[in-house]
Amino acid sequence: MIKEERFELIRGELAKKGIVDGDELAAFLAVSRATIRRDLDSLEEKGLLKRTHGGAQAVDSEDELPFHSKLSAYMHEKRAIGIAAAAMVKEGAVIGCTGGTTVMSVVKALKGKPITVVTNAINVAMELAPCESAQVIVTGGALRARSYELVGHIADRTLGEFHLDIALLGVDGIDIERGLSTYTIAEAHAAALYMSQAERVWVVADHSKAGKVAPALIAPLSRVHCLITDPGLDPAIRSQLEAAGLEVSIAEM
Amino acid sequence: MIKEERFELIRGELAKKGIVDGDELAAFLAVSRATIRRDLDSLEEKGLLKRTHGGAQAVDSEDELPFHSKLSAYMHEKRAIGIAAAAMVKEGAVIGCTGGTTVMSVVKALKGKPITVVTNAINVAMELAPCESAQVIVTGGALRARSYELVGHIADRTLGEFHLDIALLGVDGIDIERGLSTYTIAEAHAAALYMSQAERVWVVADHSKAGKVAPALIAPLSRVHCLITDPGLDPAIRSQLEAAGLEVSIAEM
DNA sequence: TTATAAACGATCAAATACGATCAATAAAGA
DNA sequence: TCTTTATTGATCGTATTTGATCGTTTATAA
Repeated sequence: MIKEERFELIRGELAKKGIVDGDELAAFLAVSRATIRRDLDSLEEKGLLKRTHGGAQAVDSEDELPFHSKLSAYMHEKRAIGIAAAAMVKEGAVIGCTGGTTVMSVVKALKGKPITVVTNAINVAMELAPCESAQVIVTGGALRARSYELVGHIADRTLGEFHLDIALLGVDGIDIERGLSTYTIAEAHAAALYMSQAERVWVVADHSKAGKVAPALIAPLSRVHCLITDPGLDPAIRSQLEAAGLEVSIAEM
Repeated sequence: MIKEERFELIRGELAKKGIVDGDELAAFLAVSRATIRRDLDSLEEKGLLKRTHGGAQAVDSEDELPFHSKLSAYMHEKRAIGIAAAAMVKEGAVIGCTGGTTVMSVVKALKGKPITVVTNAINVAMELAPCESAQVIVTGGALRARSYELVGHIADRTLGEFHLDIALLGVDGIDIERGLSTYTIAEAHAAALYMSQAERVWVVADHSKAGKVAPALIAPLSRVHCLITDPGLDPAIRSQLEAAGLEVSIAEM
C-alpha cells in the first residue's frame, strides 16, 4: 500500500462519514498513528480536509466550489441531512435517486457503501463514478437544459425495468394538503415514477420546504414513508406530518 | 513481452485502479522493479501518469486545474484537435460521442453550436448541460467504474433508436492492419455501435495513437471516413492511412 | 480549578524505494 | 558471423518513508 492509496481511502472515508478518527484510520489502513497524522497533515495542506484533535473533518463542499457557494442555500443543513440519510441505508440496497442538491448531499455521504444506485441525474452519476463500491445505473434520456436530469420516454422505460428498495426524492415543497411538489412537470413525473417502482419512499429536504407548495404536484403524503430533514423543522408541522403517518427523521447537526 | 506491451498493461491497471504499486506491477508483469521504474519514468514523460514513491497514480483527466494541466497527456494537441474537429461540424448535425479525453476536447469546442449530441459518456453530457443551444441525449446504462461511460443493453438499445450524421470516436490505437482499438471490450462495443448508426465516422486521436494496437479491436479502417489528429503524426503513417482511403485532417497548433 | 487521559509535535532508527552504474542478454545491422 | 545497439536485472550509496519514543499540549470530567 503506497501513500497515495491511503490518501484516496482517507478521502473516501471522509466523504462517507464527514469526520474521521485517527485510531480508526490507523486500524483500517493498518499503519501507525504517526503515519496517519502525517497523512492528515499532507491532505490538510492540500486543502482536502481540516485537522481536528483526534482526527479530521471534511471541508465544506462550499469550499470546493467557491463560486457556487453563495447560491446554495442551507448548505450546512443539507450536509447533515445527507449524512443522516446515508446512515439509514443498508448495504446492498437498491436506491433510486432524483436530482437536486439535497439528494446530492446524500449521494456524497453514500460514497464507499456497497449499494446499487439508479438515477436520472447525471451529476449524481458523476459523483459516484470514481467509486468502485457502488453499482450505478443511469436511465438515459434527454438532458434538460441547465439542469442535470434526464427525462422522456427513454428515462421512463429504463426506470420501469428496475425494482427499487428505496426511492430517494428531493422535492421543493412538502405540504399536508397538497403532498409533495416540485417546480417542473418533468421532475414531478420522474419522482412519481421512482415512487411507483420503490418498496419505500424517502424524502430528503431542508426545513424550508415544509409547508411549501411548488407548481408541479408529485403525490400525496400517504405515499411517503420517511422524511429526513434538519432540526429547523417547525414542531407544529412535524406533529402534523407525523399525525399523517410520516416517519420524520431529524438529522443531528 | 516487449516494452510497449508492458506500457499498455500498466495503463490498463492504472485506468482500472487509479493507483498502482511498483511491487505489484513487477509481480504482475514478471519483470524487475528496476524495469518497472524505468517504464513508469517513460510513461510519466509522456504525461500518461504521475510517479509517486512506490508506484504511480493516474493523471486527473477531469480537472482542468492550471497546475495539473502540464500532467495531462498531449493536452495541447488535444485542444487543437478539438477545435479543428468542432469547426468541421455543421449546424444542426446529430453527433454520437464516445468517452475519452480527446472527444471531450471536441465537445468543449462544440459548446454554443446548435447541434444534437447522443452520448454514452456522462462527462460529455455534464460538459454540455449548461449549454442551451445543444440538445443532449444520454443513452443510459451501467456506469463503468473509474470511467464515465455507460454500457450494457440499455445503452445499446437507446443508441439503436438514433440515426447519427457523425460518429465521433476517441480510440487508443489506430493501426493499418488492425484498425481501431481501445483498452476495454465495453468501449470497443460502444464504438462499433456508434459506427453502425452513423452516416460518417470521424476518429479523433493525438498522434501517439497512430501505429498502436490496444487490446480490444473496434473495426477496420475501411469503416472510418476521417481522422483528425495533430501535426506530430509520422508522415509515413499518414501516407499509409491516406492510401487506405482515410481522409486525414491535421489540426493547426 | 485541577487531574487524567488522549493526542500532538519533534526526533531517531529501521525499512523501503530511489537514481546511477555496470554486466549480461537479446535484437538489429554490416 | 561479428559488431553494434538496446534492454534488462543486479548492485551500490542516497533519499524518503515509516514506526517508536520522547516531552508537551489539549480536551474532558471530577
